Amino acid sequence: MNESPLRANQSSGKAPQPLTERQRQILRFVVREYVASGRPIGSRALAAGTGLGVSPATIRSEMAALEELGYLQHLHTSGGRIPTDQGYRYFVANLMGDIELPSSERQTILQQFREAELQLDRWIELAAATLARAAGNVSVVSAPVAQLPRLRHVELVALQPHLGLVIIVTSTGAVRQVMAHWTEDTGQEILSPLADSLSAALRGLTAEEIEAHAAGASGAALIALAHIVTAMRGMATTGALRHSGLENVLAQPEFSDAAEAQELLSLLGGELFLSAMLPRLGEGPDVQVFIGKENPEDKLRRLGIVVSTYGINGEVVGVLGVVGPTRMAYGRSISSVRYMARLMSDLMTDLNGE
Amino acid sequence: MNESPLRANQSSGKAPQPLTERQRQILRFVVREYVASGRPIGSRALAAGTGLGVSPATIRSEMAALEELGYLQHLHTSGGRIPTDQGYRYFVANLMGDIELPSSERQTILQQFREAELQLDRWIELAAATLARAAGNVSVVSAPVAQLPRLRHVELVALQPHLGLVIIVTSTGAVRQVMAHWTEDTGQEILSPLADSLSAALRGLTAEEIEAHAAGASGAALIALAHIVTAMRGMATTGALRHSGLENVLAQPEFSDAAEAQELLSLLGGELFLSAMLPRLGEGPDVQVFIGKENPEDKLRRLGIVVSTYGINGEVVGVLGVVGPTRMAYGRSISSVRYMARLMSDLMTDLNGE
DNA sequence: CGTCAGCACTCTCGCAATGAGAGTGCTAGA
DNA sequence: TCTAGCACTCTCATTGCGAGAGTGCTGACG
Repeated sequence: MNESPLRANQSSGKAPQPLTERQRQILRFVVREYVASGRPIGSRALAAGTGLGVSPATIRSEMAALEELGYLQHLHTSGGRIPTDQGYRYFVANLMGDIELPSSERQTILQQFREAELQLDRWIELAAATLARAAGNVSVVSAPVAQLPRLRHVELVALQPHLGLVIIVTSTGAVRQVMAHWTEDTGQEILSPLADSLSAALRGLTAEEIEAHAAGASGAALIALAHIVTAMRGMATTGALRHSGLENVLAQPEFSDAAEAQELLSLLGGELFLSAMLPRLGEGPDVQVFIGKENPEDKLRRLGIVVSTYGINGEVVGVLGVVGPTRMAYGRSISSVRYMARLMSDLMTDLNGE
Repeated sequence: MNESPLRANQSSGKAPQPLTERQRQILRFVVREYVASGRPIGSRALAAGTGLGVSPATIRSEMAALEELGYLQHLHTSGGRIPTDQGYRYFVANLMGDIELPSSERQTILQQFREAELQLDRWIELAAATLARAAGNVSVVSAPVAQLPRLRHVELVALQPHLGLVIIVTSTGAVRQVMAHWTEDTGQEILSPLADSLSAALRGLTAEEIEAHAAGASGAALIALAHIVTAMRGMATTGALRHSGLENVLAQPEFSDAAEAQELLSLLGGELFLSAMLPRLGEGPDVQVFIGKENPEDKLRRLGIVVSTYGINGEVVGVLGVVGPTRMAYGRSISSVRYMARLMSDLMTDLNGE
């Protein structure tokens, strides 16, 4: 009904003639039914299912028209029709309606986050698991990446005479610990005051600014500073991806072939996703959807991807989304991703004090 | 050649007559070849491959004998033979020889660990990835679980007026951070001395002993203590499992069926592994191998599992292993698991000061 | 002009039959 | 004890066939 802003790019250049209401109903039914069953839809099922009160023959001529316009396709001469990527796109943009995650589901999710211990790492994991369940697909959630993380606190802990732990806390509330080898025997009685003075001196500084400080330092302080700088640099670039819900998607016939499944797996492990998703960040205001061939990467051509971003006070710090076969429940996925993106943004913003 | 201590349990009660050298050669070849190719081995391939200088007919009678003894089996009348679970067991115990991971491989692994930042969590991840690659199977690595973790250090960091971070470091060098809501406005100038006094008072204590301290506390100290206790309890029970290398195994014909793959996936996500592996901890001195029906759980009946433990100064703190189809390269897996278990033990022991 | 019933056509899918190929068990001879 | 030969069995890939499903087209009807 309403033109939602979910469109990625207009694939066909010519402005097509608008579909009739009956064609829209047919297209909607085909998409819904095909997503649910995975089998092509024939004219008889349509006549029975849509309740249009017309015969299969009429439906057939309408379907032929929809095929001509590029919304449906024909795998075999006989065997019903399935949506094209363009058909899915039209469905998402015009036919799906604005779905909200049911409030019972929202309650369950909120409850889970409340019960989780308040640990940032756990949140990412929990978000991935929850999103996968809600959307019924594979979910991908990136850990928050601050473009310019600032140091909030440093702590130094002695483990052994020559071995210590450098713990840093940044402005986003992220904690990172690194082990450090001291060249000299360095106990807690030395480390504690050192940590205090470092915390006081470096509070609010970025990795670059801290590096400048390192020039005048020596001994354990120098070693600690070096670790702090590399750790903070790592936090700015390592957008570690967590994924979850593979089992949802392995059950789909699209991945019954082991080779397909394996490709998806290697895709999830690699950097391709990040590089495919990151450039689009911040463009659209809301959830973005990429269907099949709309994806820039060849390897993603058979997948549907629904992504959004989350941030702190409007600044983007991470991405989350779901991945599935092109034939996926876009409505469910979009509403799940949208809700989870908002929830993560709220949580991160709450956490971020300054 | 040598009776190695890898045996789990003697499945058949009767002491069988010892195999002749020729039978052993045949069995060894069948296992090796079947593991490599996945297809049953016929008498012709054996005559050509073993270099015994006897005709296929002779091989056939030997194979019939091996089948009678329970080491080989016959899926179809025609179509070669494959090892039984007992056949694999004999191979692992007597035919495999003592394989060491090639030193080039060991070097590569060591190099990777050196390059990794010194973070415990990364180690687990790295160990899983490395083990999967070296063994060519799915690897499973548990995070170290200290039966009785003792507190080494507490740190408190202010995030917002009413929100802070409780960071604890335990005797194993593990770091855990939890967010805490203060009932009153509590800044860093209050938290720092509190952390110092808590660290001094609680150093070396277990969760139970710390709980006793909580009785007399109030305000932020009480809240912090509660979080410390639950976090330490969590560390004693949460043996979070990391797995890696699914792609190695999905390529195997055993898992080309999506249902099989899905079952493995749910197995890896669940607690079944842990409960199946944990009771055996510390029994054997070295690597343990469970082949097919030797596994207690029905769901594991089609899998081969190679596990070992790692520890600190001999005390077991974690398990690691690989999982694959029954038809897996046991030699490679065993040597990989053994090496990784030693490496992890060394790393953890180095880390553990006291 | 839109709708619809009928009909021939096409394609998939499942099933049975067939034949080649591979491997075995058995027997008799060296 | 080993070996060669032979009949037998089973799998696997291919082929042919019929049922079923779905389409496109045509001509009739309001």
